[in-house]
Amino acid sequence: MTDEVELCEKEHVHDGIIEDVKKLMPSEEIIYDIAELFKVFGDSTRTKILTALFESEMCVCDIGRILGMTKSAISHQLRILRQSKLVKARKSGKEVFYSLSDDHVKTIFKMAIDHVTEC
Amino acid sequence: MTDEVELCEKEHVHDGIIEDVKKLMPSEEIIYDIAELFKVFGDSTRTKILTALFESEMCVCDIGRILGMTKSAISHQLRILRQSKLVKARKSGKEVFYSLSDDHVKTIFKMAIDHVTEC
DNA sequence: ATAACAGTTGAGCAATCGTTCAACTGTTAT
DNA sequence: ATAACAGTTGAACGATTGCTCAACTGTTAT
Repeated sequence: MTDEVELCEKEHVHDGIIEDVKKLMPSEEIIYDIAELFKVFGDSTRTKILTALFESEMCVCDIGRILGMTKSAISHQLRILRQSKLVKARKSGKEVFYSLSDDHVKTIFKMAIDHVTEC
Repeated sequence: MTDEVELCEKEHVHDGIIEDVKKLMPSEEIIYDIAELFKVFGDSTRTKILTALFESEMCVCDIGRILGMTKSAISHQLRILRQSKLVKARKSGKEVFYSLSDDHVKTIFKMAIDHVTEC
């Protein structure tokens, strides 16, 4: 009697493949980081903010007006984007201007746009 | 008295930029689709399944053994990946073999790996 | 026929998530 | 000093999410 209650029963044909695939897969840590990055992208408010910042740096107010949302809601999402190092902030008087940290993100989004428009 | 309770107050300096950015941003629909795609990528179980399928087609059982998870949990996630057209299924006897629908996904993931490993 | 196994499915639960609300800080203008 | 505004923050909420569990379908082997 094994302890794998619902897992696959004993060895069968594909045992070799399983070991091979395990070796070829990225490390647990990298996979976690990738998922974490995509999780940040996986909300339409945040994707809107990012695609807006593709064009120009902007203050919280401006972003709020473009998306038709409150400053509070935008600020909460900007905090997540800042923590993920995707955007950076620049203070100027009362206003805080946000912009993309690097252009890497643009490339990933271009690929995603290609994907969703092709299908 | 306006109806924008918490939004930005009246017109200020950046009015031109706001209109410009609005025009340049992708359509509401495309942004929604992108976020939806990233939402699917944004879970480490699903990213594990996808990176596993990068190497070889596999049955539900095999994937379960690689990830150390139940067939039920894997099957639920495979349903989401199937609905998003990211994987396809091939039935052979009792087993169902899953594989990537297209190699587009691989490219997006390569970019993401670059991003998370560079920072 | 019946047992064994691969896989799917729906309900249920705990955890996480996004927004709202209200209170707050800090800067500018009067 | 004080009012006005930009922005941040934490608690609270409703909604969504991922997994478990148990019951189910379909295929293969005895």
